[in-house]
Amino acid sequence: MQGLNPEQQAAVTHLGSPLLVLAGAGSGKTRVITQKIAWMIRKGVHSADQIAAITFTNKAAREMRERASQLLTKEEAKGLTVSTFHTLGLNIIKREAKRLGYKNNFSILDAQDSAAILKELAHKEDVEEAENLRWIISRWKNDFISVEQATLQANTTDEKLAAILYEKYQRQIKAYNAVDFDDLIVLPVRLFEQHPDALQFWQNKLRYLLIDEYQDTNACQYRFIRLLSGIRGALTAVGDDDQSIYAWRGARPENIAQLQKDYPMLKVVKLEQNYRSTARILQSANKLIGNNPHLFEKNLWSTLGEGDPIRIMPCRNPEHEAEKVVSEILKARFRDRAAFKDFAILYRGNHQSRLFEKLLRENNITYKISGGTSFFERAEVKDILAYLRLIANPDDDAAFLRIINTPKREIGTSTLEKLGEYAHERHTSLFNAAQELGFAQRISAKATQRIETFCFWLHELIRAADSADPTKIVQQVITDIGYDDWMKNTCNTPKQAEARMKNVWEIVDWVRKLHDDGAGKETLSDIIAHMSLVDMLERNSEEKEQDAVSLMTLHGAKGLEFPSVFLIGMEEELLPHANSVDEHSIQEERRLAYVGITRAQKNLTISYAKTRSRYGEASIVEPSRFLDELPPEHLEWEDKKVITPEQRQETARAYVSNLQALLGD
DNA sequence: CAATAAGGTATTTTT
DNA sequence: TACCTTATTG
Repeated sequence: MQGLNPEQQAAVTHLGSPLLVLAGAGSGKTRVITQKIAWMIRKGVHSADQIAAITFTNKAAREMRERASQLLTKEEAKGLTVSTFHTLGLNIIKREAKRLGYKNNFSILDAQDSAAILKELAHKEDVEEAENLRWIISRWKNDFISVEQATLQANTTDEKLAAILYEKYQRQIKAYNAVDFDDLIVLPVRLFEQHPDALQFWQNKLRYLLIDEYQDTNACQYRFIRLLSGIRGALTAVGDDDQSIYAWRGARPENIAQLQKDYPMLKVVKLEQNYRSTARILQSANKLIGNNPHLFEKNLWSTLGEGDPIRIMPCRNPEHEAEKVVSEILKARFRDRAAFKDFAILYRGNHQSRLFEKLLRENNITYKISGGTSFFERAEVKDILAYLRLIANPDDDAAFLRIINTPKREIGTSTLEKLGEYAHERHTSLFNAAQELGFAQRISAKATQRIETFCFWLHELIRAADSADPTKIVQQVITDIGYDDWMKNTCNTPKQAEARMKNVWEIVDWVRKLHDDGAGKETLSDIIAHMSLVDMLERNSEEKEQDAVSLMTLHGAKGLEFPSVFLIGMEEELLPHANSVDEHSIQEERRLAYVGITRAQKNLTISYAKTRSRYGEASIVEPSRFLDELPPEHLEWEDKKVITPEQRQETARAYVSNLQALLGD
């Protein structure tokens, strides 16, 4: 409890009714959550195994677990649940898989898998565009709308089509004995609603819930929380409506208001003291977000001093913008001996990073770029995981299709089409169908031979997986399929092949690590399930320590902070984005800008280009309307700044002496 | 089956 | 403009 301000203390010690903590940016929300966990355990209110802290990201979960365990002895922290919604959901489903109609070796389909399945199904229905249908279906699932309800309420042609596909999709993946990411929340809710004893079991086990980033919960997650916390409402929800930037993905910031309706006893605590930024940055952020309607008024303040004004950097074009930002970083490096890791370049869309990457490379500035394809989206990782998934769950047709001809086994599309037909007729999985005599009769002797070899091999592995160490199984898969050679043959450069194989061996390491961890991760199936939900951030911790400039989208920057932030591309059509200018969306765009501004601790530079080529055509663009919403007295326009000869000389002096010092090091 | 050409399409994406 | 996906062809 040391070092907590009065509001934080109130949040930590409040019990007896549900608590909503409105935690402004940089107000110490993680601190409140971890301290509250520790406090409850120390006071004997609940033991660690009765408390669950729920986050959205693995990263947040990791950080929270670390910080909570620092406050407690190992013994006290034993059994504490700190996990993402999805991991908690998985654990609940695992325990009750049978009742939900799944075998306990069920697979988890990632976003790409479900997209591929849906696309295939859409194709059969003679539908070309499956992408928006996927959105509709996912939104339904996030809203806990069943197939039946969706079918009834579908109005537009798109919705009616989506409802048909929704039904087919669910039937399909059920046949695969697979669930998708959305199901990891949907199924526990369904379980709780249909089986009171299951609900009671979990309510009894998890007596107190702490929810992080509460504004990002969707309707289904809200239902989940409400069921689990029960009428007791033993929960603390921590969130910030001003940082709700995922509405487009189904998040319901209005869940904050809903909490008050559902729990009249709700206690609300506001955290307004910011421990991150200087006053001018905060006042600017406050002014900007003040243009959004608010349920609860909030005014961030800090004692970190007034600080420097926010620099506004108008640029001729994007190239000019990148040059200026990079030269500013270099200048600060030499003049103030700043570390590269103190800088972040934030943008609205991923494509904006390209120019900056190029320039940073040219200037030998180390940088790290987050976003883009994650470890799990890499083809080589997906391949190996598909093999493992198939071994654990031979009904997983998605996995079967992915790897049946990777590496090439000379099993072509026509063979697979016939296999698909046959499996459909016999109502069985592809792998099962492949082994049936009836199928063998339909294809050539050569094809039969190839299929047989594959099935025989896989059977051996399935058998081995029963008893052998999972790590061994993975290694065997990789060597048996000759993945190394396949990589060498299919990659453009040997270097690329090497990099990919490195990823492959990381999977092995990781399986070993999860297996050694124990705790319900004994079987291959358990391990794979966890693997598809956990990220790989910790895999190269040395990379994390690197002194590198951070490049990321505004979405990716939430929760982070940097001494110096460059918010680039502050233009109409970009931020706010051209597709998000209606009454409602513009508010989320404003929150996005707010998130960007509040990442900065000391220095904030906002840049925009006056011309930008859009889709190949050069066009003049307008500065963002959000610039007009910032307090002019805290802004310093680069193009209007007058530098005196004395200042210039001073800068040069500092520059030279630091350069000498750097070279001397 | 692989290489090539043409075409279509460009926000954000915690799991 | 630059990318990725799809269709075609040998």
